[in-house]
Amino acid sequence: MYIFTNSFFDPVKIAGSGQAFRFKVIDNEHIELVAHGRYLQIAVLGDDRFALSCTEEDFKDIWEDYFDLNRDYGKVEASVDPDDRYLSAAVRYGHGIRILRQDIWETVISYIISQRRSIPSITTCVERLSSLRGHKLSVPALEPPFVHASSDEYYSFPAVEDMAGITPEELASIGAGYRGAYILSAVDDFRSGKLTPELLRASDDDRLYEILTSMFGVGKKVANCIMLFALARTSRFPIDVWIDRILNKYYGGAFDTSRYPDTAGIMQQYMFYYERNDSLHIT
DNA sequence: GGCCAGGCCTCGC
DNA sequence: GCGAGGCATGGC
Repeated sequence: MYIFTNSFFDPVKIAGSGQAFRFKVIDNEHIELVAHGRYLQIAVLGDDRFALSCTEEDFKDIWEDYFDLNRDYGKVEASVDPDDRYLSAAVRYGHGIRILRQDIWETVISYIISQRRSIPSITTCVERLSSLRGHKLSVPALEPPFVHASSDEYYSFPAVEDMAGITPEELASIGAGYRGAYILSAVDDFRSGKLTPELLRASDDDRLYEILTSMFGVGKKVANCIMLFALARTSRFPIDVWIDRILNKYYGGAFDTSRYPDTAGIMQQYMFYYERNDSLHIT
């Protein structure tokens, strides 16, 4: 177990923010997830303290970076234009959301799957792919402050090599639909070495965007999501149907990202979360 | 059962 | 360069 304190960390909100598809809220104090080939449970202890079901070594090696814990979100919140009423409300509502630094390959495939589907449906498809081609994970013995894992079987997201030889029939069986061909093409891109996580990581924003959008089945929205949610390119501002609605409702059709040259993507995530979880339910 | 979902590709202009 | 049509399937 590893315990840390942070007043800008809300794992329930992160789980509900739609940027990752393998989080599960067990109850308001316990959140579990699978990432980087591991099962992790988070226990909310109160007073901004959190326990993770991992060693201090894994925290330093994996989770500290994954949860973007070295970024100052207080500074991000303080930079919001006070005259921007909508964004100000969104940031208050979404306080505690952070932009994850997810695995590149997993994010590429997950966001290819995500296009033109609802988040619950994406989750189902990603889970099926993981059970089909991932590896069974060991779940650590969990004692208080943790609770029982909600399932008895967890599978890692399949690595590039795990996807070798995957067939259209398998992709149909997980419900990938017409995105199956896109996944096959992505597997080929990465298996052949044409694309590698290292190449993507080393590319500047413009080059990276160009590489990603040249992939079959990856357009501007998915490319921006990959850049934001896997590569911490926080200037990127993905526009999906939800953000598009927000821009039309509150910003006359377009959001001026130039005010947030380094953090527009974080603002985007606050807006997305606010609109999906609050505004529509009230109106 | 109908409708919409964290879009993208292809085609026609 | 740009708009329209088509697309597999799941969840509500």
